[in-house]
Amino acid sequence: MSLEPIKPTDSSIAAPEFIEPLCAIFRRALKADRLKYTPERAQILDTIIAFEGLFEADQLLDTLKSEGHSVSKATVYRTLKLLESAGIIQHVLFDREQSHYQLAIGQTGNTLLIDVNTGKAETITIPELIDIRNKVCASRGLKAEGHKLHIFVSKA
Amino acid sequence: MSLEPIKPTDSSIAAPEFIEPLCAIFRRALKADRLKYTPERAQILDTIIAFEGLFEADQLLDTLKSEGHSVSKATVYRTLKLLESAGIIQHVLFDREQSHYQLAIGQTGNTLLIDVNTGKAETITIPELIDIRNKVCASRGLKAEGHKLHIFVSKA
DNA sequence: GTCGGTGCAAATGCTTTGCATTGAT
DNA sequence: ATCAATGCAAAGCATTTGCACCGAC
Repeated sequence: MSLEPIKPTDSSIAAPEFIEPLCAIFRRALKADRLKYTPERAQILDTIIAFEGLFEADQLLDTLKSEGHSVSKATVYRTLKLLESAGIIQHVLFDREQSHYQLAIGQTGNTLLIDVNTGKAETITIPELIDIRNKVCASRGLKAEGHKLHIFVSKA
Repeated sequence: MSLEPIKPTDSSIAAPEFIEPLCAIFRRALKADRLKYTPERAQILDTIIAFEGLFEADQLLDTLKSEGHSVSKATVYRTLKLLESAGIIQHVLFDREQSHYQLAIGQTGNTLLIDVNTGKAETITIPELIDIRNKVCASRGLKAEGHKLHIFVSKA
């Protein structure tokens, strides 16, 4: 089980930052902390990328196992933390049961559209929101430090 | 330790629904399920009412104990569930650590202002939000089923 | 040979549950 | 008598951690 090399981005095409391969971002973040891009971490990230929308830790573990990768629960959780602090995934808390995660890269907004039937989520930006939020806070003598909007949706 | 009677609302004053004593609402909800308004449940509700903003289960338990009430952890959790299904308190999930709760009665909005320093929260309504939410969803062929907005604030 | 990474099993911490006992109607 | 409530301790469950071993530089 060898370490997969970084696929170099084709620099003759002006590649926007947000389509930089996630593994490259991860490698950079790891290197900055003198940590290693191991096969387990690569597999975990690959599996996450293949998910659409939300996923849970044990779902991730199951998928890894069913693909024949042997990764331990401990490593999954440890890697999720690394990915989170690298800004590659984010926690999404919308029920009390369990932590959910999703890719965070390339998603500028902090509004989540969560499909109540499928559990899939999409991150969007609602520009007006910042304004509204700031006005609401200002009128109460408060300063907005951040916000999170979750909209629960179904197919119309 | 005897059962505290309902304090009757002064019916000569037109009391708006939302200031109906919470214990009366609780009693009604319990009675509807043939459950009992016990001293423990009364104490738990009273203690919750005395809190401002968010609280955690073990905080509630500590407060009860320090006031000399002997209530078990199990009863606290069981009562929190009852209060939640009676619509008197609501779960507020804003970090992964623990469940937070707060009074839900009289709070029509589903926007939470959470003070990042004190952890206290206030529920407010932002009327425009529903409109914005619906427009965003409609433009994607989705139907909004509900939403939750958390704004993290500090004193300006 | 020093560090970090991994897997396993044990530990943690919040929450729930089984059970025997108690109290209300 | 019946039916629900309580306290306690044990169980559950997601997540974390301690430790021994392994591999890269």
